[in-house]
Amino acid sequence: MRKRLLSWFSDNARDLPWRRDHSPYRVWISEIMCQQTQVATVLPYFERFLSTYPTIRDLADADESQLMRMWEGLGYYRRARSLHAAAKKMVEEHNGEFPESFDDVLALPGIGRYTAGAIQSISRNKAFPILEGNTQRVFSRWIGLTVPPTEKVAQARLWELSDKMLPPRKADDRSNGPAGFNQAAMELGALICSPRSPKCDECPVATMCHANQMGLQDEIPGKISKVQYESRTELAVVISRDDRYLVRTIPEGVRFAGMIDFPRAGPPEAADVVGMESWLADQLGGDVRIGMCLKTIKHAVTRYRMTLHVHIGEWIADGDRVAESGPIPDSWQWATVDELADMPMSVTGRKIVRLLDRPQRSLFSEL
DNA sequence: AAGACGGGGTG
DNA sequence: CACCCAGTCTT
Repeated sequence: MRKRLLSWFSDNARDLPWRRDHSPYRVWISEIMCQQTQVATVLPYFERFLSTYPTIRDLADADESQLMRMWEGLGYYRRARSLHAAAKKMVEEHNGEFPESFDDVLALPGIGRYTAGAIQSISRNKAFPILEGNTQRVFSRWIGLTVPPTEKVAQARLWELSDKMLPPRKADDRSNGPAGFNQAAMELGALICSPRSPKCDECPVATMCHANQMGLQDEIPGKISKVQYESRTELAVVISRDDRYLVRTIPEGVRFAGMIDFPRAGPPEAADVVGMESWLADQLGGDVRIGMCLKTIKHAVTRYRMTLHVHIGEWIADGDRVAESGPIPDSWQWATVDELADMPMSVTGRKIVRLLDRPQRSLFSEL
């Protein structure tokens, strides 16, 4: 099984940037970006990231806002913040070097058992097992494991198998060692042993595959409980003053932490325009009047199906129009479209910016 | 053990 | 729309 797989991999491996140069730093970045994200999506982000932050120290010194801006669109934004924290930790505790031991790697924020094993094996050809979406599916089919791979017993079996299958480290032979094997197993899952309609006729190990022999390719891996989608309606407000727009920095500890957003809320804080007016007044002080709806944006993300109504708004502080009003709370600021372009925002936030960018200024004429 | 994570690709 | 993606962290 191992030999055929490795042979197949040497002929069919994709030419990925972290395979050409597999330093721990590069492999680390690639692994974090690839978490819950397809490889093709990662590629442009990876190149840009590496040229902006070529070393651990560059990343540790990175401006958090710029870092988040670079991550924009990849989702699961905590990954970017964990990267930053981990780089700082390496500067503090490991002299700016990537730590050597598995336990020290595992102790870095954002790195779990899979990622630690992937870095140690792929970068350093050390014998540590991995288990992620691809290998979970490949190994489950290979041994005919019908219980859903998320269950505890299945996890134990699969990790054990992943470890048992691992070839011993052979010095200077990455392609036949743990580095080659782990990547080959994942590559097989990505290119051949796909979730739906696996290409068993092209599979190098089909003759040894339990699922293939029993015709269970479509039943394995076992189904995991399906996600409950949630419809959600939110309201965002565009408040302008001259050529600037009112935005805020999202505080620590909540979703979109460290990113910039227009005033936005949904139930329970603000279920409708009236609720939104009072929520905003609370946040800003003074009165906020919400006007016409500029556009309704539909956005599906993770388990949410969001409808976002983007309204024009006007903020009146101390009875004066906002144009003449004084200070705003700390986390808020007025920003031009050009400034917004460099700030990290959610995908929906960016869509709002694009509304402002177009020749629709006339829509604001009532202000 | 279960849910959150607020992005995107694929059939 | 449903499901999946080189998972991790929190509760």
